[in-house]
Amino acid sequence: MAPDTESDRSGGLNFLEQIVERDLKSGTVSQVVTRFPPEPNGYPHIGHAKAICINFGISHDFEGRCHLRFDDTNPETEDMEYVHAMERDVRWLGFEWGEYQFHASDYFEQLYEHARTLIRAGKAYVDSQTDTEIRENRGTVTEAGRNSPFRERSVEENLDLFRRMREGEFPDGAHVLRGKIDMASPNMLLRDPVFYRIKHAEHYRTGNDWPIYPLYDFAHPLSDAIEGITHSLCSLEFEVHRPLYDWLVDALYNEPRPHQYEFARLNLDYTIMSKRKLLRLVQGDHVSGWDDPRMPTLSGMRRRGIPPEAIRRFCDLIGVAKADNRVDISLLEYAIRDELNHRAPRVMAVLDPLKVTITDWPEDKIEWNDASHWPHDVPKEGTRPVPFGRHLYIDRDDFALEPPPKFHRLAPGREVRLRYGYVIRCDEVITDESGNVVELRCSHDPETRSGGSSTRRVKGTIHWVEASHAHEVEVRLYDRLFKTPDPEDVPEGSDFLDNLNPESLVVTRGFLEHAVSDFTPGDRFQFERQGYFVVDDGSTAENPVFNRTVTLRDTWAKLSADTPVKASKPKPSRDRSSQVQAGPPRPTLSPEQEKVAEELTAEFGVDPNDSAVLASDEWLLGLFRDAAADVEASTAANWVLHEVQRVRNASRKEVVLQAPALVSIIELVDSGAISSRTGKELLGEVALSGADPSALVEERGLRQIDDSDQLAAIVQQVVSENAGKAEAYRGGKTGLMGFFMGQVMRHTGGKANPEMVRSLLEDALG
RNA sequence: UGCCCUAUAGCUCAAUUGGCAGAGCGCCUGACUCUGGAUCAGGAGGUUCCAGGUUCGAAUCCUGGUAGGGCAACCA
Repeated sequence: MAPDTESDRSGGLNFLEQIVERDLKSGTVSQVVTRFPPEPNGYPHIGHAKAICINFGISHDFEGRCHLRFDDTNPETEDMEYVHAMERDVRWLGFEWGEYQFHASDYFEQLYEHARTLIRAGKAYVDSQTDTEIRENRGTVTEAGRNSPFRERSVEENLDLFRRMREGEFPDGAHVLRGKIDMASPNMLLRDPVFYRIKHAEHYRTGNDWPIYPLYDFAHPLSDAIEGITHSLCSLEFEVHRPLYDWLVDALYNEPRPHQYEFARLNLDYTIMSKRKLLRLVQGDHVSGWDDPRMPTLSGMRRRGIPPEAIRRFCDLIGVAKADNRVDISLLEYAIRDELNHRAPRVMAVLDPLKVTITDWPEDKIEWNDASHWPHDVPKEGTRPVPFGRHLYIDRDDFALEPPPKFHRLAPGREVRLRYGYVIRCDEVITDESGNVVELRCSHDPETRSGGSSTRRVKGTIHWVEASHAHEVEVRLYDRLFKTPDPEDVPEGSDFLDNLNPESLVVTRGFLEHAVSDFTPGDRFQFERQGYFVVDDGSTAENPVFNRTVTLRDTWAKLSADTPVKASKPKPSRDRSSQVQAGPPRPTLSPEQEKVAEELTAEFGVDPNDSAVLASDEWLLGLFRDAAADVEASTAANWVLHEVQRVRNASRKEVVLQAPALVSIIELVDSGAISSRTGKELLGEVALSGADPSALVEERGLRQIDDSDQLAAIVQQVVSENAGKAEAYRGGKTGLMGFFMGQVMRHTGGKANPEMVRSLLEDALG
């Protein structure tokens, strides 16, 4: 990706980039290696584009590399056609993987060996239950599963069976290889997941070499490990797979090994992403193919005329987060227009022609005017000659027999400017028997020739083409494929196909100005006032075809009454009233714990809610009791409940904190020897290392600074370094106090006495 | 009803890891007057899901709750 797109990001790094940067800085990895792992069973779409941009983008930004790996472990759905589509579309998006193209099927032999290693370690076994038995014994989300009767087979028997599975001795479904993990795990995926199944099927790459195929949960983590992937970035639905990912890789590899991180997949308004549903659109002839310009596939978007740069920009704009989201389609359209604005030369075309005769212009006279291909804001040169003559076409929309208010285009007796031509007046309207307008007869003002010195101004300017020089062209006006923002959200019994927009394609024949004479597929133009158009792949010189990529931003449409109001977006209701609740914030306790809680309150005077939390956790309770023997009970409770809990939640490591160390920190803080901030930092460290706090304080010089002269000097320095902000503070922006506090704290490494700093700052800032 | 994840402007996301709540899109207003839709400038818009707590200071930490999403394929 072009490095300068980084500057488009409003903030700093997204959470994935932060993780990568952290690992690079800490030296955990020396070079970032990501991967984009599609299954070749469908055409890549805009949702893939997000994953592609993230994986290739991060590897590019951090000077690593990104592998293109086909996760082809299911022979029944995969095909070379899809591999080629993927390769072509990733390149089209602008990314290059060089020599790092792989297939999971390349690793079948290694994966097989890995499986044998697991068997030998007693971590996998051959299960001979039927698939229904396996399913039934897995249990439910609330009930534990049951161990397979084959779970305790000997290593030798497992090895033998597995070898014979590989030799093709058994029919499909006779056996599977499963990991031996935990049938009672609350995470269903850890209930002895299936690693290999027997499938006598021809694989598009390995042919009939293998009668057994690994499953995603086995093949994916190990493929990552084999390739030395450092950061395995995938979408949120794989979050629950991560423990299994870690279990497998830990069982077979040492650090540094790959780690999986998940981000939210893309949902786009008026679009579906499901590969199965896209396939139904194609097979049901609802669209012309995978590359139908209405499809969200990259091939469809390419044919629609959307430049890859716009898609990358869009992916940049939507960001990377962990919350499910649905992106407004107008953001994509914005990215497209923003890109096409400086790339598509302007020309004029009339899509719904209405004849105009300039009655005071000689029949044979053609006058040529220079017209710029670019508007003022695009710093490009280039003009083309535009002919003006007696016979013209304008768009039917630009004329109204009875103009509504604010209609500044042509109407009987009214004037309008023909862009790069003259101001004309509509003198006469010719209608047919049924009252349809078939021709306008107009006169022109010769003083108003384009580029001339006339200062006459009329309200409207419209596009037009001269009839005798115009090219007749076919124009396909594409609109969103679905009528509803979330087409997949359908009531029971109906189908996403019911939401198809019947007007998603309107084909017209129109006239294009003379200067465009070369119709090379992929060439893009802006038809002035109408939108961006691209020459279709199937276009020929005899029958030129244009696809509308996107309309121009349309504020007029909103003014016109008959435009349907955009469906309001369904949003999970955030009814605050339902969230108001009166109950105290306390955990539910067993009767014994309730008793303990009551005693705590009675004995130590601890807040009842706090007592409840202490009573619910034995370790916390013990720590509190021991600490409360030496320091004031309420203080001890606060430290245990807030700070110790924080450290415990944040750390995956065992907390080794003992009461004496905690007491020591509390006393240091209470006596004023260290700031409370330092105390908290110290606790975080001591809780994991078991070191002596007071020794650390002396060793590192962490004693609180409460020398007012010293602090005053620092305060003065900070204030003078930030004179502008000090001014703003005095001007009433008191929120800046936090900024100044933070600055002083930074200068002192968090050692300053905050109350003292605050009062000094208040003095200094007046 | 178990486990996991998420919640900041209408939408998508930031917030230097506890220190000024911001950006883009959308919306409104204005400018330009040969693109009425482009472009440019300005503006409005906040209970940071709720309640309580810790802290000099909380979007950020603690406790509880609410809402949304994911997970029970020999798919990926």
